[in-house]
Amino acid sequence: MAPGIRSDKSRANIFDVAELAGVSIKTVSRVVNKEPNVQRSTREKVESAIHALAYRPNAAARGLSGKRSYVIGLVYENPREFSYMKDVLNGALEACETGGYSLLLRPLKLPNESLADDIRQFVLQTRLDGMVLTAPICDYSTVTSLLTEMKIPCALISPTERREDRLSIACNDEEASASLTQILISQGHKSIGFIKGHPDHSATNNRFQGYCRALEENKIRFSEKMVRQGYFSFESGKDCAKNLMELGNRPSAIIASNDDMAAGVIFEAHEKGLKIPSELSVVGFDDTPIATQIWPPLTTVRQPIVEMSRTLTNLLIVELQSRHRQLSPAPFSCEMVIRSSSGPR
Amino acid sequence: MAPGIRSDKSRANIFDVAELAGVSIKTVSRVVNKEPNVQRSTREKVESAIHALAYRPNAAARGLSGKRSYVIGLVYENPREFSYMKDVLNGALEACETGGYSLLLRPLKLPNESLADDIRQFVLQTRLDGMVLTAPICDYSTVTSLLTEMKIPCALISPTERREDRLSIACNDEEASASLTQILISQGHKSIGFIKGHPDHSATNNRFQGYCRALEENKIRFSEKMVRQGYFSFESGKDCAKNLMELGNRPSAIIASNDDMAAGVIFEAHEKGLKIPSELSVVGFDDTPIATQIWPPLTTVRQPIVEMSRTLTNLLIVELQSRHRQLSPAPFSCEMVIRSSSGPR
DNA sequence: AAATAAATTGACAACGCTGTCATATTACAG
DNA sequence: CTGTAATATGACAGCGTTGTCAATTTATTT
Repeated sequence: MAPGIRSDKSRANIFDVAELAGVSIKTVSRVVNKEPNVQRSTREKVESAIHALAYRPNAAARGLSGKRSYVIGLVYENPREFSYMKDVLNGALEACETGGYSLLLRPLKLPNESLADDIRQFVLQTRLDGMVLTAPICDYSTVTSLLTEMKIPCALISPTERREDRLSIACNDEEASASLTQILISQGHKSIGFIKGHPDHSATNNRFQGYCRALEENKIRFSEKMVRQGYFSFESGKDCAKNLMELGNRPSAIIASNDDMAAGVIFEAHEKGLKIPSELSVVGFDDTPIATQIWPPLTTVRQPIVEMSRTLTNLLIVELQSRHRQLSPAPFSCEMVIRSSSGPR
Repeated sequence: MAPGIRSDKSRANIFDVAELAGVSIKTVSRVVNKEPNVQRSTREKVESAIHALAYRPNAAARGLSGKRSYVIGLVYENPREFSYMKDVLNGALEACETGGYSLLLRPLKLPNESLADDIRQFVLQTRLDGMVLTAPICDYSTVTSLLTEMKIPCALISPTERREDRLSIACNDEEASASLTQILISQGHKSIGFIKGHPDHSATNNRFQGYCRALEENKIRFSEKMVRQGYFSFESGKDCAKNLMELGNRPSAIIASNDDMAAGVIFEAHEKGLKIPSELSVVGFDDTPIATQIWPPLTTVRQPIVEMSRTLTNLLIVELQSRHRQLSPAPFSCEMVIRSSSGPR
């Protein structure tokens, strides 16, 4: 009657497998954990017993017995627009699935003065084996040094600086930004506005640097007036656009540091009755769903986020299992996605 | 050197607490689990010891020893547009956080012929205590009956039919849809197109029924020609809109069963050069971020999804802990959000 | 062929908690 | 007061794994 009472023997355990295979439970454990020093014939016997009984190790028992919990944490600042996080999440989930780990989520609100405590709680509560941190939290040294101190290996997605002693992943933001700027310049734009992202994110500076470099390479004078500080939100993009439009010499193109802000720029252009792209070119970053759902569809830059997240989480799992530090992969390449929000001047 | 080796005594266990409080570990266990039959004075001693040592029970040990794992699963069809799921996720996470449970995610691809097996694996693998199912998976009887058979209490978000013997939550979709339709009718629209959602979702039929009812109440003849089958995706909205526009007697307003499709309609209207709302009114459902990020901003209906999800998950947790069936709450009310994509004919 | 090293396997004790059952204490009725 | 029921607490045995260490078998060297 009462819910939640599991029927007794719904599932095979290690004893059943050992019995069927005619070996000790320890040997089964060795096979399950891919430990060395098991004879091929034994391994095969055990594997077929595992298969026959559809045996899956009990996570609680493993966690209790060994030092590992087979749980990884994913910490992020809970965003209004989830499309970036969705990709991060999917990549991490895929890697966990493959590697036999569970993923626990921890959305946070920032700013947050009890951040380190929250994270300590999170780690202790579930005995996390490792942690994936997204920007900008991966740059908070209170957090990273806490994790180092607690000996929790962590993996950082797009940190500001790459360090040998921590797993991290990034993409060539600066180069992508320079390419994007170059495209606009090649189309005849000379007066190009730039809307920065949230100052705590590494991508913000990288993308800005790429813009500056492209201007320089094309001998276009950089003007502070063409730059606005946004915060990655639609609203901030709209506000910055409004502000840029009011310039006497208004830009013929605007680069927003992400798609949400670019959508804000386009929204503002619609309000002002400006035609896109003939009167104003707009480009963004990230190729989130919104890029194809607004009109006109957005020229932007696609980062392989799912793949980056999967790769990074995978490396973290390898590091956890091998207990040997892994090397961080080289920056991933971005891809230009040219759509109709940008065009010749 | 090697990562992942936790320093030995980083954390107090139940013995430490028992020792400090001068009681047996069993008594500590009773206090932690809020069991009855502990003297007030004893309880207080134990509680202060718990506090002093910052003791948190070890989830693995609990799971191994007791029948509960303190883990809830959340199963969903992995959507392209995550904003709805983000709210579901946040609500469920909040409830889990409060109730001391962990939430494990299981995104699925549909259609999927190994669905039941996947879910069985998911349950067995982690010894789930309970499960939250979102539409349309919550309507698949292969899944729900499997869970019943496995004695895993489940909680359904927006199922087609409400059943006494399962926790579920819904909102008054039909009524909201009727109100929305009424608003358009009151503004003079007589020829109103309707784009249905994915046929497997309960919301699809409810919203359609509301539309029909409002027409009827206003003595407007229902025409099959004004109805198109969409699938909740931006693309499908665009396609249906294109199709509706080609009618000789094209509608002056279009109701899309969600915001993504409404965005598709607006996109298509832009392509065709139709002015919104003067030449075409467009309304959606859900009030997702896209509603305010396209131009013009979308008239839509807001469901309190975070709250619904939190409430439902909370009830599931109460049910798991008390082992007594809980009553499902009454349908939640939706809220009309009037923006500028709709207006008088 | 003996000696030594390496590979393979198993016995058994944790891991930290909860369930069961026994015991001690207190409350209450007769 | 005594007997009985209710309340409060503890002792102890698992739960299903992995870690440790010892035992056995096999390969390699001398």
